[in-house]
Amino acid sequence: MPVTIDDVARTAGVSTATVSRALRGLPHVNELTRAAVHRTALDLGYVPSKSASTLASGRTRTVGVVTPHIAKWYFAHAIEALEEELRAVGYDVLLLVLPPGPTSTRPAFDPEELRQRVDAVAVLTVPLTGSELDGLRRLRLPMAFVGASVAGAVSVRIDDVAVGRTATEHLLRLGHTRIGHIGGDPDEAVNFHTPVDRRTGWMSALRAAGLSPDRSLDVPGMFTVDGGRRAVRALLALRDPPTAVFAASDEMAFGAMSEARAAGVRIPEQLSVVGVDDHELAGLFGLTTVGQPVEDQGRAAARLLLAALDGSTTHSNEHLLLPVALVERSSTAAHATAVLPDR
Amino acid sequence: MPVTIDDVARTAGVSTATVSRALRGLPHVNELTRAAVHRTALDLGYVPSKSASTLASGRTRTVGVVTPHIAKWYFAHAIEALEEELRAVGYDVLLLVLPPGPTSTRPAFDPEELRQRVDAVAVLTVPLTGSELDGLRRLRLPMAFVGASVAGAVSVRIDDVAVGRTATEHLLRLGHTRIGHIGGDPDEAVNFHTPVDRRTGWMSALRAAGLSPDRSLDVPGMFTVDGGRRAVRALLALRDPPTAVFAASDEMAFGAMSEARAAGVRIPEQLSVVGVDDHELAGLFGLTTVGQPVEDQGRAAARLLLAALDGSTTHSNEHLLLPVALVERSSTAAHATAVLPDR
DNA sequence: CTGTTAGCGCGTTCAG
DNA sequence: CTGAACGCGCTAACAG
Repeated sequence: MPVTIDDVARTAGVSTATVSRALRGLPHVNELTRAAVHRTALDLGYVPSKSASTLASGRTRTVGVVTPHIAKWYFAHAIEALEEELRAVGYDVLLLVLPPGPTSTRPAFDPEELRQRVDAVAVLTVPLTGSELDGLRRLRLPMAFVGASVAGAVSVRIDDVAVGRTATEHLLRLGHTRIGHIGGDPDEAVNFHTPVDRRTGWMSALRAAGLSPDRSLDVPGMFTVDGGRRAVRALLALRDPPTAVFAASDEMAFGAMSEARAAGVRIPEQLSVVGVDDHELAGLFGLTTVGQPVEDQGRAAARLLLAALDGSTTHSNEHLLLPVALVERSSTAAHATAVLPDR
Repeated sequence: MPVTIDDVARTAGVSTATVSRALRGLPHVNELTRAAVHRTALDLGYVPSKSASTLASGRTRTVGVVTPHIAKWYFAHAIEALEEELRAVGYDVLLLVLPPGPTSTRPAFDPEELRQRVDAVAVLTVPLTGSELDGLRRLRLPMAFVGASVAGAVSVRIDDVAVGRTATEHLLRLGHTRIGHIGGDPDEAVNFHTPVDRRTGWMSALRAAGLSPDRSLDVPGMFTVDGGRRAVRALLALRDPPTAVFAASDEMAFGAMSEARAAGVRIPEQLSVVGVDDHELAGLFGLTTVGQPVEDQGRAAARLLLAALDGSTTHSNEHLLLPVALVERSSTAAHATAVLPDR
């Protein structure tokens, strides 16, 4: 039923090899016959069969994207950017959603599933086990990590330690000394550096300011709105509650702000809150946050993979670090009784 | 390099046909040889080549998902549910993002691209031109529309007229009589019924209450946060501004609430706001909204397609209408000077 | 219950 | 610059 390359060849009066070459823009084809082939292909409504060409060439023109979520802010935006960039050059995206959570509670991901199905893979911030990572490496395909970096593969991410430091220093500058931290799931897999790094940034900023981080001020928020609510509740219930909080994501920060207000705590007067992401709704919440360029990360990853696929890649070892920037809004203010530095 | 079906056949001492049958769970295979084949396949790490089996069988085990966005709330959640349901039974999802906006401003979508690449297609609420729709039909593939319904294909959606009516009646019950509407893009394509229907619901509720809709109270919000802000600004600038607003999406409602507050208008005392969706952040905003089950829509669409693919479908003409429900929160209140009905 | 044999539609040598 | 021919890895009859 569908139009095949033979149909085109026959009606154009050339061989299938010529049609193939002409349509794919390969050299060694007379421009006139190329034009003719193009015309008849168009007339006939010819669409090459992807499976046939994959089978024959070994190339799939598909990039696998391994992600723990589709609908969450970071992932949705990263995927959108990846998809756009890849489709622009004719690549399909094959989504592989790995249920999140401690790797022990989800079915193991078998990278072999990807063999013969993709030419390259992008791995979005996802907690992988060592053997999953090894399996991925064994595929010997171009790989790009987004939001994390792993030895032996290119990556594009932000400096998460700097993120934590930037947020915390902002709070310190405002005179806060009891600064809480709302982070990820402490039971999370080992390879999930993001929350760990942001927490490290928080601690190092405190230490640099001569403060010793109080363990009770460090609470998990699971990177969800609800986790943020619960976290701030725990923080406010402390004997000596914090006057400021650094939440490792905007969504947790939203939950924290909302719950704090519901508890009668005014923001920023009684509690300053800083998030991470610069989520599209951060402005509405008046949330001060450390913004990160998600789309840029997705696009950059796509380009790194495409470069590797083109073979035009010199060193397959790039680790792009994209800039982050504090976006000051109204959720942070000087600590009421603090002596402010002169800026 | 990769392990082929021949390798498995050879080392298991059977023919490729038997391997194929055994691995795919087809009948007419001795359970002992089936077990043996499974074992050696596992030992060898055999993964069937998807393109080869597609080429040979004509089935791709992939369903195309046509969507205008990936990252927006409705689409992200619908896609996530579709993906999960489909992957659970071994189907891949091929994303096709059609740039939104008036169909005149985007490159035409050629459904022929899908030929030979998918076994079925799900179309998420997207403004398609008539010829795009025809092209899709010409594929003669099972099709399911999500969030809209089209003759000749199954669909799963909500009753958008009822959505508009529900929201508006809630406001009317609270005694409001000047009720604004923040809708979609008036230049949107013809086939995009969602905003039209919600608006119709708004108008019909007003009419049923004996009110005649004021054209100046009907403003576009483009289904974006920013559109919602602009819309409410226009509404508040009116000589006789509304005391309540029905926004056709939560994101527009968020923008509207935020902008109204920034303009010194208290919510709900001076302005009641109702949205649509029950977005995960609606609770934080205290937004009263007409909730819709997005994931259920995605899952249902997946199941309808799978049923059609199984051939176990009786009538390919189902139009599922999923229920919506008003979620009352704190963004709506009785109109200050109104006489309330006794409920 | 199992094996044999054709293709599926294309890319890719290798000749010419 | 172009064509002939093979084979990618698998499924689907058809035999047996």
